[in-house]
Amino acid sequence: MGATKTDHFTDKQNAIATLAKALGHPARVAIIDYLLKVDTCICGDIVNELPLAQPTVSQHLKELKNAGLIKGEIEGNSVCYCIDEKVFQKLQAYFDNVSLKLKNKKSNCC
Amino acid sequence: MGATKTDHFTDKQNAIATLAKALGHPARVAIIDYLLKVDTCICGDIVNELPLAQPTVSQHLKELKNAGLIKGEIEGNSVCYCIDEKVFQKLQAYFDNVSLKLKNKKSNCC
DNA sequence: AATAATCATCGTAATATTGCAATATTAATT
DNA sequence: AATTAATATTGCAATATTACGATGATTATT
Repeated sequence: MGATKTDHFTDKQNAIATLAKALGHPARVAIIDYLLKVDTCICGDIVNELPLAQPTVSQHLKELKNAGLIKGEIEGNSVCYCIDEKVFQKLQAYFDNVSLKLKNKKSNCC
Repeated sequence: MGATKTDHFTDKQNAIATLAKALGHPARVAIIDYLLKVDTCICGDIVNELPLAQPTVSQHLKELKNAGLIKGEIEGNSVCYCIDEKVFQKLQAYFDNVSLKLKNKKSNCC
C-alpha cells in the first residue's frame, strides 16, 4: 500500500487535501513567506533564501506549481515566481467556512 | 534522506506546515467534514462513514489529534471526537493574513 | 464471568516523499 | 562558438506515509 485512495472521496475533499499537502512542508511555507515578503515576483534568489540545495528547492517549487499555489514564468535567463491568488482564496474560503460552522454550532460537549 | 529538515525553518513555518500536512489527506479532510456536518461530538460512526478499514481510520484520527485539529475523549465504551476550534482559528488567521498581504501588493507582474 | 462492541496498537507490504550529487537544458554574455 | 549563469531533470538512498490483517485493551451487556 502507501497509495492514497482518492477515488473514494469527493472532488472537494481531494482538492483541499492536495492544496494542504502542498503546504505541508516548512520549506514550501518558507517559499510562500518569501514571495509575500518581497511583495513582487522574484526571479532567482529563492535558492539563496533556503537552507537546501538547488535541486531540492527546484523540486519544492515544482510541487507548489503543480498544486497551483504559485506561478512561474520564464524570464530570459531565470524564472519569475509569484503567488497565485485564486488558489489561496480557495483555501481562505474553506477555513472561513469551517470557522463559520464552528461558530454556529449549538452543542459543545468538548 | 526522506527526513524533513525542520531545524532550519522558523517555528511558525513548521507549525503551519504540520497543520497543513495533517489536512493533506482526503480521508482526514473527510473526517473534519463529517465532524462539522453532525454538528456535535461524535462517538463512533466515523469508521462507517469512511471507505477505509478501522485501523486506517484510527491512524488518521491519531494524526489529526497529534496535530491538535481534533480532540478525543473516552466516553465509556466508545471515544468522543470533536474539532478543536483554536487550531482552526490559527489556520484561518494564516490564510487571512496571506490574502491581506496579497491585496496590499503593489506590483503585479504575473 | 463470558461475550460483544469499540477503539488502539503492532507488524508489514506497497508506495511516496525528501534531499542531494551529477548532469542536462536554456539563455545571456563574452 | 565558447563560457557563464540559472534552473530543471535524473538517479538514488534514506525515511515517511498509507493501508490493512491480526491482535490487544477496555468497557457494556448478557
